[in-house]
Amino acid sequence: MAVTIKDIAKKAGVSHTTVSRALNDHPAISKETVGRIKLLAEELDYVPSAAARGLKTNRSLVLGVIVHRIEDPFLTDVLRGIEDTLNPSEYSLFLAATKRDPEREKRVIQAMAERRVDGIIFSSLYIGVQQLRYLKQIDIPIVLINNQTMQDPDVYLVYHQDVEATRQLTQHLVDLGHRKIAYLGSARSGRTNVKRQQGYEEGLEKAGLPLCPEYIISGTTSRPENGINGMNGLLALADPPTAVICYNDMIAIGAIKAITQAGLSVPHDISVAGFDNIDLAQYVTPPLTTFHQPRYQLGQEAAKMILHILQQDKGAQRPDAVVLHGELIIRQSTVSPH
Amino acid sequence: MAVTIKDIAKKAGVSHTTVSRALNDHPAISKETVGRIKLLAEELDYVPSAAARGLKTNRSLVLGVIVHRIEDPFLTDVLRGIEDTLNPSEYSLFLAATKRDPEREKRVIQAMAERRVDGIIFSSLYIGVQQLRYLKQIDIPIVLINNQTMQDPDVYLVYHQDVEATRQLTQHLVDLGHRKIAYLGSARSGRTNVKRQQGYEEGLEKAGLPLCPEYIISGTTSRPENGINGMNGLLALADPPTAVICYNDMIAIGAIKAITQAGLSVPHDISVAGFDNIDLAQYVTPPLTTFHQPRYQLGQEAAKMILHILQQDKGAQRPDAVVLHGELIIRQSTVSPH
DNA sequence: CTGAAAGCGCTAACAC
DNA sequence: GTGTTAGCGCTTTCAG
Repeated sequence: MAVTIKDIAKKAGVSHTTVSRALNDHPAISKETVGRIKLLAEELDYVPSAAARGLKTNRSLVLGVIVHRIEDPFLTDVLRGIEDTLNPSEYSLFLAATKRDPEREKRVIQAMAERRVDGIIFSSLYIGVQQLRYLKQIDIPIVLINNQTMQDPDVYLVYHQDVEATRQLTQHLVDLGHRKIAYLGSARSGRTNVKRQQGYEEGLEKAGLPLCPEYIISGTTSRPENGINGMNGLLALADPPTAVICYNDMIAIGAIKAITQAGLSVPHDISVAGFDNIDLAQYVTPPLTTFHQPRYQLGQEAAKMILHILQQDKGAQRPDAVVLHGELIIRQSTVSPH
Repeated sequence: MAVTIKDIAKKAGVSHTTVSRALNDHPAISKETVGRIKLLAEELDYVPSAAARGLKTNRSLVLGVIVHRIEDPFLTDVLRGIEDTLNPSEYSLFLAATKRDPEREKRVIQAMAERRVDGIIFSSLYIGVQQLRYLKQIDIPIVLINNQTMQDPDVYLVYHQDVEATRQLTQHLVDLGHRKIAYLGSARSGRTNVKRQQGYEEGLEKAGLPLCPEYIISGTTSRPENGINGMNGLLALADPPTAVICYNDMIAIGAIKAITQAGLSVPHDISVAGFDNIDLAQYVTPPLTTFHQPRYQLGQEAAKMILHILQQDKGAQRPDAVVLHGELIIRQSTVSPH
């Protein structure tokens, strides 16, 4: 068994209450006693029990992070932002993935509830309505990352302004002289895909270009295979586009592959733009023009938000949404059409 | 306040003990009572307190996962393997990153200790000796992933057979007809780098090729920049190699970039091989020959191992190491020299 | 400045 | 089958 404050108390010849207070720097304990106790605790390798403390204080000092897929490259940086923000604080981080599996989602939320996490960060496009209701009734702050589905007063939002982003991407291609611009979407990405497509459409409209339904292809997933398939569809058109905006970089990479396999070249024959600016976007050939979503900051802001809420009094006024703006990254995959 | 077993007991007209037993399917409680209690618990939205249970049972049902950098692409899959294995079990997962920062490492381990995690999976090349000693004294199972540094009876190991892997890679290049094969390493990657280089050297030896010190370059990091720098060094040699084996795929991608920038082509002028088979290895141009490290399985095995240990009696005999073997993936970045 | 006592929510002897 | 009692390790009134 681990050493407890009682053990320390015995050795120090004081009550365990005093030990508790000393270790927590209670102002009413003499400097001398505090020093003595702390030294003793150190010597005995005392490690406080979070369980016991939590039971008493009703705070676990744990934050739950629920994601859809751990392998999502987007998530890596979000997670890093969260972890970096939490690490210096006294909070630890529970991680769990739902995989769009309701069974699993339920289990995960149940576990978080049992562990009495002090807050939850949700970075998953999909969240079951009943699960959210269940979560809400626990009465802990919930922050949703890049999920504007919920217009709920009890839920805090941190998200990136996607509409504006694809508008800028479209503008960029228009500025280069492109007139035939396609959009390669991802049907399973829900709201996010809708927003990006919306930005694309707004961009075309703003440039006075017609919206051509043939140029909008929505594959199912957001993986490279989808880019390959979608791009092949576009290449088969009587009048193929000269530029393509993809839902994300993975799809863009697939698109480039398809174009190359068709004996054409990027960007010479067709310009390709991605979205997300994943690590490798700069290393593919040609380096990818894309939109940098501030992933790290998204995680950071979400974590900061929760920490603020937890440190504030319940009633305090808080912004219930943080909107982040990314940055257009122009690389070699987009040039003027010839 | 959340509802407790006492609340349920009151409503049901039984003692709280009976409630506890009923919820845990204690054999001595009548079917009827169990059903009634469970129904009532459901209605009242009862959620057991892991803290209270843990305090009593001395098991937190939490596993700690400590990594070096969350953004390591290798880790993503390891983590997924761990999560997938843990998810169906009753265990939750604490995640923390150390970043090679002793201060942070200490804090992280401290947090894990306070939370009384039931076991720890360490996936970090580096681990401070004192921290490990500290960990060991807590007397919980510790599994190290891809870290053979510790020859310690109290520590369990799960790792990939890297030496054999680079030996195979070298063999592959030799089979293609290469005689001038270089190795682009990463000094900061410690033991792992040593193993991979060792396999390379053994491969050369086995093929009867001389070991040329000029062909072994160790950059500092394992990032693409390092590949660019290292490759530029090799290109500047009077007699540059015709093939390069890189410490990992990221470096290989950098190397390809450097070769391309020098006006040469991969694989026509120089063959390049990576290591790890990261997701994007197949999408870069040209698709990368590499060695697939079973990342997911590494995580899976580590988690399984810990779960087994925890379910076993303390004394039971357990294998203290699991060695996994990967697979050579031949793609277009390696061809015969011309 | 310090101690005694109570209790957080749960499980586990030990009774009956 | 079910209840009584104690206690896990800690914090927190309330006394002194």
